Amino acid sequence: MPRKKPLPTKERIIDVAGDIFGKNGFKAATIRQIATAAQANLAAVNYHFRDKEGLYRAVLEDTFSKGFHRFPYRKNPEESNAPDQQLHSFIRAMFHRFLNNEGWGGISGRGKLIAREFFEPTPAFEPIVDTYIKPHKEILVSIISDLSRGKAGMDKILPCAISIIGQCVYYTFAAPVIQRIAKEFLPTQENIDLLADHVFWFSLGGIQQINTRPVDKKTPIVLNTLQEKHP
Amino acid sequence: MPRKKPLPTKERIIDVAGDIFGKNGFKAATIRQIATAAQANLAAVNYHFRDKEGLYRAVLEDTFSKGFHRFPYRKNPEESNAPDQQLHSFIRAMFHRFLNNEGWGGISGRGKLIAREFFEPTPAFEPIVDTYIKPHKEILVSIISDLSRGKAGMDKILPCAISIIGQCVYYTFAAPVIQRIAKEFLPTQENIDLLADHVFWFSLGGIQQINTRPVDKKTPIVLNTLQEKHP
Amino acid sequence: MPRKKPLPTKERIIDVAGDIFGKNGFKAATIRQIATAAQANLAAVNYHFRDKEGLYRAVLEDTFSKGFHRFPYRKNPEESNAPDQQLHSFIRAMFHRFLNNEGWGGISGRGKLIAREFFEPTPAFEPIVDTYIKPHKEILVSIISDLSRGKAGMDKILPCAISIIGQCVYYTFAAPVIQRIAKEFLPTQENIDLLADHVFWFSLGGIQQINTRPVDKKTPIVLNTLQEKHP
Amino acid sequence: MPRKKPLPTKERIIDVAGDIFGKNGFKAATIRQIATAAQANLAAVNYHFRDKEGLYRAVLEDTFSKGFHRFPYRKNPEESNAPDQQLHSFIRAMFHRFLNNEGWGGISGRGKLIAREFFEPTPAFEPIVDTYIKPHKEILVSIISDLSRGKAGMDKILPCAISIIGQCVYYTFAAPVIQRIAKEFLPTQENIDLLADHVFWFSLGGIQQINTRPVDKKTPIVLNTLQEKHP
DNA sequence: AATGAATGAGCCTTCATTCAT
DNA sequence: GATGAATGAAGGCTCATTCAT
Repeated sequence: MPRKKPLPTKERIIDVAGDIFGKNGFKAATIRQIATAAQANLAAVNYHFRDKEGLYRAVLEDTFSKGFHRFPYRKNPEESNAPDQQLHSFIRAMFHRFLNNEGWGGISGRGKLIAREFFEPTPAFEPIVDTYIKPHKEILVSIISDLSRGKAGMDKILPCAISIIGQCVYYTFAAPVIQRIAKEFLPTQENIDLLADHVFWFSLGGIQQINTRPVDKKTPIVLNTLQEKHP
Repeated sequence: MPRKKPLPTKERIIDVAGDIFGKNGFKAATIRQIATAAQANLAAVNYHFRDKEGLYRAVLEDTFSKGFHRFPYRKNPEESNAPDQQLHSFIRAMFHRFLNNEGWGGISGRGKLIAREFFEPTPAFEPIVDTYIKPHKEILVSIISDLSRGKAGMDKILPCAISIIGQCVYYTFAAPVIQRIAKEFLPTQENIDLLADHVFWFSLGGIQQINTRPVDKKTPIVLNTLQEKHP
Repeated sequence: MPRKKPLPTKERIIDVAGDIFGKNGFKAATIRQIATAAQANLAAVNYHFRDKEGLYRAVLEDTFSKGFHRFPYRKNPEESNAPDQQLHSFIRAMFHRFLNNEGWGGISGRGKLIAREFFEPTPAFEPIVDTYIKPHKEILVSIISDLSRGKAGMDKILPCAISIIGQCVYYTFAAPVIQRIAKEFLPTQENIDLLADHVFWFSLGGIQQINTRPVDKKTPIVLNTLQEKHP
Repeated sequence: MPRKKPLPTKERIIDVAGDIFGKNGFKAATIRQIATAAQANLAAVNYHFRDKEGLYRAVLEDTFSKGFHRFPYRKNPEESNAPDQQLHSFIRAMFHRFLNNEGWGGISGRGKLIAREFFEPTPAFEPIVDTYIKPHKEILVSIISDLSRGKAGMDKILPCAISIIGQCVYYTFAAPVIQRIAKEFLPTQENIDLLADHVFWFSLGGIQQINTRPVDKKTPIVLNTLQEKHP
């Protein structure tokens, strides 16, 4: 049964804009490029989204919305709630959200869009933080807390959370560097689960270490290599 | 005592270009902006560097050169060579390279320059990889190998290296996100060493976990939350 | 008693278009602006008036039609036909037509529409000239002729007519300048009759002077300030 | 002796921009049109004047500056200071400033530029008012005062000044209307002095009338033609 | 070594208009 | 009678680059 009508112009534009904004960044991407790729008129962008920025906002929202909708993390009530299992699920879902490219570009498309927002957010990112990022973080925090049997304070939990997310993000978004120095660990559809496993175990060890390290024991290491050299 | 003479035009341009390319990216940064900030003529950039891209190359080389020169990692012959100490040194040096901003902008200047190259490298990055990144990676690899008493293969060492670098990079470059969700762990001059400590301990635990994990034990966890939803 | 129904779309558009064309001129006014202000669909203008220009034509006709209908000049049969009285009436009616803003914007609405047509007429103005301007001029000519007891030729009458109309027009349309250099004589609802009086007396004196000046007496004044300076 | 080099780009642009802004108004004029006519590159406008608006400002200043410089009004010390002579000079200079088109367009060029500013001033006009218009007005005020032997107050002088300027302005700028209803009085190089003479005599009569009219005598005329008709 | 003037390419946006419904 | 979607044309502006001096 054939598809009756192609996607309407508006959605077609969002679709290709995701890739193009992702690959080139907001500034370098041109709406000409986008309109052409979407087989739409140049002015259609302004008609539907008012602005290049309006389009960008729509793309960003669409990206997160679809990403979290298709790869949600939710405690599975039918299975064991063991926190390590939850952590594993969480990490794996994150990898899949970043890398899976069914229809929308993965690492070389909308993924980079997200990366960019992470380290130089545009105004369009603000609502995304509230709607998607913060709740997501809370889940991770509660998992780590569980893993620590409730004994760890935020001073330990939050850095762990950052370490975990950092690995996921780096694995997926620093692909160009990884390719150059350790190309066998480039995230691909095939090894994505292996990588997620690695991050899971590595982080599990990390969390345990952080929780067992004696609080008062100051690092005794002398770091005289850090004596800054003066020019 | 002679009057310290101002930097010559060429260096002045490199200097401000570092910040501006960093803050805005290659495309969005404009030669006018740079020339104005450097109090140089608009045509001076093309005169000295032939190209906008030529300037960018110069800036990138300058950034890495100065970064590694001022915060080198070198085994300290006067102290214990214990590999955990070395790892600590390595991580700390990395943090300082990224964040220290004496003269060149730290997180909000040349730092972002590096981040960008990590996940969308320009042609100018290629020589940097060979000159700086690869040797740097080798050091880390050898430290991790030592930590594993030589028993770990590259299949374990490399992912660990990536996990470690990922944390460092994320901590420093995802600052905008961290500020929004865990602002007390924003890297600053004051807590930079604490953060480095955290990453050190977390990674130490991670490496140990990876090394002790039974190779054949497949993750038994059922991840049915990953059943992708179809639209 | 039935609810007064709102003006139909077509008239609503003409209404607001008068103001908008007046304030901004034909080119600068946009159909979007007009349609929005009239709470009509963007395409409605083209639907009802075919063209932006078609709408403009309709607006212009409407403006003059309403203006002359509401403030006609007609010899009043019940009163003295003294030509000075007629001149006074004529001038006063003109002021009122230009300035009165019951419903259609006065000086800052359709008034400026007329001003613009005076010094850069559009094709739409041509029929207006025949229908409204020329008959209006004839009335003034006949009044001036009467004031001269029929002794003045067109060579004297027409310039006087222009002088009179010029004053009225200038008073009303050069308001922005008047406000800056003599703001107490800005035409307002309150002093409009005083201004009309002034123009009346000034013009009366002017006409008399023109009629008494010896025809052959050439101005004897030496105007050496007019020796043009060369750059 | 041949002219060595053609006008530099910047001046060429100002030159043609005067005509084009005049003919079409700020909005409708395009910098493409201007650049083409000036045989300059499109970007030259932005280079030299930053903005379309910057160019407009330059044109306006240039217009007034040249106008007043070439046709100054200055009491001629060598001749009689009779105020009526002064008035004549003043009026004639004004006509020439508006109409003379040696090199810069007269009635159909920069003249309309001025007219437009009179009844819908742009921000660029503000400094012009202070620098040129106000001093110019003061001269006229003092002439009228002299004509009244110092007995007239501002309440009489200012309206007279407006009446005089109004005639001059209207004569020159309402040319399109004049052509349609009294084409023999279209201002041209040939009859410009005759028209100035007319305005002079008409205004002289007007001023005298205003000064002799009994202050308390209210106009007795019944203006029942002004009973507004209701729609 | 350095600069002011000028240029050509390209980008975002706006606008009047049309078309299918 | 009226509308939402879409379009082609054109406009202002920015930018990297070049060239004569």
